[in-house]
Amino acid sequence: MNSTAPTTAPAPGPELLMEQLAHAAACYYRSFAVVAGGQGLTLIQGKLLSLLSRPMPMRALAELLGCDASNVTGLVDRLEARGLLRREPDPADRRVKTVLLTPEGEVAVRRIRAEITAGLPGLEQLGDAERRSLSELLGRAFPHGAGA
Amino acid sequence: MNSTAPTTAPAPGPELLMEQLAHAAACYYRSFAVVAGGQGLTLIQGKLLSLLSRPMPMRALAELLGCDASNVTGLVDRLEARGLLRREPDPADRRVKTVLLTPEGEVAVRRIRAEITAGLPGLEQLGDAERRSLSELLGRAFPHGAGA
DNA sequence: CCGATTACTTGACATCCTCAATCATCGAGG
DNA sequence: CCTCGATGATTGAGGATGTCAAGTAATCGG
Repeated sequence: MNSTAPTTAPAPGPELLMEQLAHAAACYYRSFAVVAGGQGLTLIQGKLLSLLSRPMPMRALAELLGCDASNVTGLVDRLEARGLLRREPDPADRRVKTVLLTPEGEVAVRRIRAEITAGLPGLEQLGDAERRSLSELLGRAFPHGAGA
Repeated sequence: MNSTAPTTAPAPGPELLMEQLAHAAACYYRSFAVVAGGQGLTLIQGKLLSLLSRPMPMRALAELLGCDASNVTGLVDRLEARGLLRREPDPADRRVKTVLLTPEGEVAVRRIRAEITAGLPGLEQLGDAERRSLSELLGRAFPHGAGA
């Protein structure tokens, strides 16, 4: 708040930042789990569905989820049994099965997105400049394709 | 980068922010899982251990982890079998069992913290002013005691 | 055509997680 | 003191998640 002194704040170390980041991540995933649970889905099922904004092969899902490919088989099995997504053979490579959302699945994803945004009111309280700043800092600290 | 126009950036909507936040959270938890896995621990086991900076009853752990109390029984069972923590009866209330880290457990927690910080290099690349800014924005968007 | 690699599946097995039920203990009211 | 309701922890059943090893099918490079 003091704009005259050169040291406006004690300068947070990486440890404190990590703790805040952990808190933010926990809030996000907790909200996600609650919202997904409201539709009879687990957190990981909701996450898988929300990755399918465009169709992709099982292998890509496994990498994005950071888990074994055999695990994705079971996840997709259960979601396919509920009619939220389906497998489609890839004509270019018959080993590959492309996974895509059904209309029901799209509805579920839209509902999840909407409810999560509503469940994290802190993000909406930020002003335009603050959102720009946060977006830019997050993009810098977690560049796409890094650590993932 | 253009400081003359009033609209310096397109102003990121809450949806984009959410996506970036999801990415940041995923990076954090992926790093956490990798680091914990390096010590033969699962993500949730590492999380439980890192909550024990001071001893607390099983019930408190269940609430912090956001899971059923019966689940904590199993988690603590396995970690106790490895000698990373132990149960201690509470003399004031004999229903309560206080959980605390063993020296080995403290070593494990310190190692996890150190490796996670090292595994998220993006945070260290930020300058002092940027860290202050990020810390303040995160603190505003995810106030303590909210959503958790 | 052959061998190596890749995509997906299967089966075995450990862990995570919730629910319902149980036991022991605490606290308040008779 | 003694019962009654509430609370902390555990147990057992059952489903979901996750890894690993093995197997099948298809692609790719020689």
